[in-house]
Amino acid sequence: MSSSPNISFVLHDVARLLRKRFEQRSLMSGLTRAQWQVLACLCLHEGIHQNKLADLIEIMPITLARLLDKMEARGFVERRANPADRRAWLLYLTPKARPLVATMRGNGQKTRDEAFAGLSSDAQQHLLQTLSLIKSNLLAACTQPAVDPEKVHG
Amino acid sequence: MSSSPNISFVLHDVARLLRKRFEQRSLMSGLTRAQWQVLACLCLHEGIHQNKLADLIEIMPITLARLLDKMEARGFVERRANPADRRAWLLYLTPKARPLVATMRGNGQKTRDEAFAGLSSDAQQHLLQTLSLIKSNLLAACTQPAVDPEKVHG
DNA sequence: AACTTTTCGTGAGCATGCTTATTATCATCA
DNA sequence: TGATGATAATAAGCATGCTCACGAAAAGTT
Repeated sequence: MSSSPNISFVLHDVARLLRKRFEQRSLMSGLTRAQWQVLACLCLHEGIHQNKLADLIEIMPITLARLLDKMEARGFVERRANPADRRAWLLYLTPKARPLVATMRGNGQKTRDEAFAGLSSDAQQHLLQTLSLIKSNLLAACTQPAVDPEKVHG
Repeated sequence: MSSSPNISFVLHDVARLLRKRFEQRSLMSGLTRAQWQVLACLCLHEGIHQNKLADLIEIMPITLARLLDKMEARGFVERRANPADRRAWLLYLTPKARPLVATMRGNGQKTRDEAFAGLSSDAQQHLLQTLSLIKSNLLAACTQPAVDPEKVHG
């Protein structure tokens, strides 16, 4: 919030603006930011299962399923049947998607260049380390109960 | 993405985890993170108009309108008619909401304490400054066209 | 006074994330 | 073999953000 800057809110704002700017750049590609993340990861792990991919990009499998529905409809990915396990799909990029990878990587780089203008390479490295620490803290915290004992009354 | 850490993605993850952890803590309050942000800001600016409040917390007026719909239904805020301008509402906290302010501030503090464990006060201050710079960069960038002329092809 | 523009709030609809619950299939163990 | 439990994917539904579009009211202009 502008009136009382607070790391959490600023962090949230920055994440929102990064997403917004990236999507401004990527309008023409037909891919959203989340879809691009899927594509980028899939590109390195073709033939992967949905649950494994969801785990890699740290979203819920159902969230990935919805993304893949759209990406499949638009012809960017393929769900191939797996004869060895009829529950699971094997995920592949389509030929149409491959040339997009470089374009989207460029969009990401341009967005980061804009965002991190005025930050030295060292400062960026430092920021990455700081954020990674915070992320670890939060991943650990989220697995623990968050309830004030005094407030439990059920 | 885990496989290639990148400030943007980590930032996005941290924002997501902060929200998640805060909401774990605030389940019992009946308020979500976004609603709490509205309440916190409204608390300092009672009698404000929706558009002004949306501007302060930097979301779109329509996004705020949806939040206020829920908060009004749950009895946390009041939209009072404005005799001087029949288009605009005047926003007020209800008595029910006031005691929540301290509780939620505490939840925010606890979440930040968990998130920023191991970061000195100086490091936190530094992080806030860095994030604020990035936010300014992005706010400026978002107002400018993001299209590569070479890539426009109808 | 009448017309135009701006402003305030909101409707519709999309994207992304979540939790919870369900179905189909596979794996395991009695 | 047959029940039991784990796993893969999805369905349903909520929360929060957006864009685009619209109607009502105010403000400015002629």
